[in-house]
Amino acid sequence: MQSRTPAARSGRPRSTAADTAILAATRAALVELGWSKLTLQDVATRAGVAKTTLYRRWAGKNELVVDAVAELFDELRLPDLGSLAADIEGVVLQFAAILARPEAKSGLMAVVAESTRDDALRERIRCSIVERQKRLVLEGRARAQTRGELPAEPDPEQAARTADLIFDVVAGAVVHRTLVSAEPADGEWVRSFTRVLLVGLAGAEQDS
Amino acid sequence: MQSRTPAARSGRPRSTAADTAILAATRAALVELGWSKLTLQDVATRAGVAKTTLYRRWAGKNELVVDAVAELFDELRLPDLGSLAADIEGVVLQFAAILARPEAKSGLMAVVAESTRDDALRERIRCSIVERQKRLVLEGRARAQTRGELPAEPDPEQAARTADLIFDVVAGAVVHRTLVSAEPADGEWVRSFTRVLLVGLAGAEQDS
Amino acid sequence: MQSRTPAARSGRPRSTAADTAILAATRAALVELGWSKLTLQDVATRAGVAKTTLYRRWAGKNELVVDAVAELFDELRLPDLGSLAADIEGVVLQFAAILARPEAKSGLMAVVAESTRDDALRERIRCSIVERQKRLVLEGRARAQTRGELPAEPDPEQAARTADLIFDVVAGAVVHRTLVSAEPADGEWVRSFTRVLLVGLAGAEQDS
Amino acid sequence: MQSRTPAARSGRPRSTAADTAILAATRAALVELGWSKLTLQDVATRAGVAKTTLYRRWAGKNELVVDAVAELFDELRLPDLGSLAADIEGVVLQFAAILARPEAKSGLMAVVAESTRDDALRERIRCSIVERQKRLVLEGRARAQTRGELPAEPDPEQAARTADLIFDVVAGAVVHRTLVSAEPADGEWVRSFTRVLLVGLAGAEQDS
DNA sequence: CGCTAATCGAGACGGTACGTCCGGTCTTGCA
DNA sequence: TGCAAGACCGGACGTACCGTCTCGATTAGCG
Repeated sequence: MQSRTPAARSGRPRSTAADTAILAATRAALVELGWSKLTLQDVATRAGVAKTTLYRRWAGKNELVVDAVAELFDELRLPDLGSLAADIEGVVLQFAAILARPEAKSGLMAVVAESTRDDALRERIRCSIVERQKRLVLEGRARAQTRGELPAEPDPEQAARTADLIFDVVAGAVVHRTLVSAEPADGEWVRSFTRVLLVGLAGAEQDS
Repeated sequence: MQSRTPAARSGRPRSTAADTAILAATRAALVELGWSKLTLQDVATRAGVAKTTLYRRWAGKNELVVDAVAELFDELRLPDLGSLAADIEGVVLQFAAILARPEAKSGLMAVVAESTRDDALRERIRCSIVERQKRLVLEGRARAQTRGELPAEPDPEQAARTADLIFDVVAGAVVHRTLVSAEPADGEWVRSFTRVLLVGLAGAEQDS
Repeated sequence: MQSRTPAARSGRPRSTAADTAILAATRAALVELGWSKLTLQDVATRAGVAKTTLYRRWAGKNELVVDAVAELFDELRLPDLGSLAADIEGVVLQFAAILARPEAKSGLMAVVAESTRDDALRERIRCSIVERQKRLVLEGRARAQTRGELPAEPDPEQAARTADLIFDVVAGAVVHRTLVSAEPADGEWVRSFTRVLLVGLAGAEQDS
Repeated sequence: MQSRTPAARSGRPRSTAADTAILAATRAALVELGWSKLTLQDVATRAGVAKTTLYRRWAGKNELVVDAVAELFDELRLPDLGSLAADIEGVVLQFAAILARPEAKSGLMAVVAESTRDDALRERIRCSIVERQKRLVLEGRARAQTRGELPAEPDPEQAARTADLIFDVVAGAVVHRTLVSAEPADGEWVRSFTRVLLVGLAGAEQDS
């Protein structure tokens, strides 16, 4: 993360166990207390670590929570369920399941809110969280093209725009359903949403 | 807002001008400082008001910001541009324009984040902000049905589910585009999005 | 202390009881913990006061301790025991008794040490502590001149120099005996010291 | 200092140059920063030494500063100026000159203050600093007796008491003049003080 | 038209978290 | 084994903000 030089220079090296413990403690604190009542001192105590160790590795609450929440999205996988619709439904359900967890709910929107005034933080969110998700969109399209469900996209720029649009629609809809409407993004909702999305994309494709 | 008793009991009544000044000051502070650095003392000073006056009317930072941001959405209107597609594009553009303003960006996501752990706050957001937007979806559908662009919906429960889905998709996509992807929801994007949405809804309708 | 204007302007006035409680708590903490382990948070807790209240009234540990210790010297009185020698012995014994108390021992030298690098602090010490003591020297000499034990001093500048010398010798000797040599400045020692001082002053007077 | 075994046991022996460098660095830091802002890390850096090396040789800040300041008093010598009065004036002037140096001012009172709650520290101060000074009093008296300026003291216990008194008066007066009154102990002041002291001692002697 | 009661500006108050700094201890690898 | 480097735990620092409180000074409307 912070030092790409594998040749650790001198002095006592940083404890790698501490990183793991700190991020886990951060998620536990998010579950119990939520973002606004989360204290760095409390995280440090839960992790069995001094507050200074925290500040040595992260610039502040925001950066720490981004990394802690980002790990939640590591388990996202593109399932191979035989058809594009089923694959999408599967991945959207996984995404919804993660968002339903309180550590994600509490932390994610808060750091997004902070990122509106902090470009470095937004970049960190993009790298740690967003890109990890967007990759699934690209993989899913490639697999669908292999299967012959989608035609090859001749214009790469147009392809990127479409991928961005899909991503904003999918992520945005699930987030809004979960956090703002506070309704569960369950199987039924995901099926309805996926059908609208796929039909819309197919139709919009041939129109243009 | 808080006292429905029009029969003001006795003593000096509350200054109505103060409310206006406070909400305006809150928005100004949001623009300059953002959510996390906004101080109630600072808002009070900008509004030329004592801090106590603030606490006499709002329970805290969250409630104050909800009301301040809610006023931004008062100007949302469903335009009559002749077709369903044009109407939707128009209203989505308006919504995107509001979200692009820094006072909305800074404040909205923050209170949504807080609302994940505060049911009263979520209810306040729903009443003050969300319902105000969802009404446009219903109005738009009614007008389209009048025009004959959409068939009358026989099942009212199914109609409500569809309206909720539309609302989550529209609001979620615009918010995600604006705040997470940090790209402008401009005319081109809105046209692409609207086409996908309308085609998808139409197609999904027939299938079911 | 800080505002001589009796016309308290506006806002809630400062609690006068707090000052008393804080200074007493400071002395108690000095007794138990000594200067270097004394914590402002601990003082605040003992006084039943918030830490912020402390910082609102004193700039830091040094200033607080100066005021707390200064009150100890309020009880110094010039006794009227009939002769210059007896009066001096009496006041030196009082001074030694105060210095023997742990709250004075711990605090006094520490703030003097700090004052070597902080002119404002030195001035505060001079006003609050030193001048209060030096006044006794002047009173004692005036009384002795009234009694006819000492001749009237014709040169006022020379008189001031002598008073300063007396003060440095008396205070310095008692402090050094108590804190550095760590021996009690008891009656015997005080008698020996006083005799040397008075004989020396009388003799030096004639010589010049 | 702490390891008296001259037969260095095994492994790398301790660098003797380091001690010198550390004590010099401590004095330099005292001059620049004063006691309270002096940092062991800063001393180590100035001395080109690791912090661990420091802690291997001294128990803490207090002990280090005592040793650093003690070296300043090594240069005190009893001059032979022909008469008791001149000798005393000379040694008092030397003492005053050392106390006027900022590294002494800053450090000395601070460790004395600490010593009020730390017996081991007081003992260290007595051995390293006080005894070194008190020896001069004894030497001076012996020389004066050789010269015939002072009678031989028959009672050794009384002699010790008198020496202690002299020492407390001299050291105390100079310290108080320099640190508390913050006035220079210059030639004129020293002459006045010495005259009072000698006359007093002579007079008190014959009285008893 | 003066009483009465709630409001207002001001600012001190008890708390709590912040981010920084330092004291001492420990764990590395090199000499 | 000593040593430089530096990470580690613990704890105090001084600051800032929150939400409450206590002042004296205004204001309405009711009597």
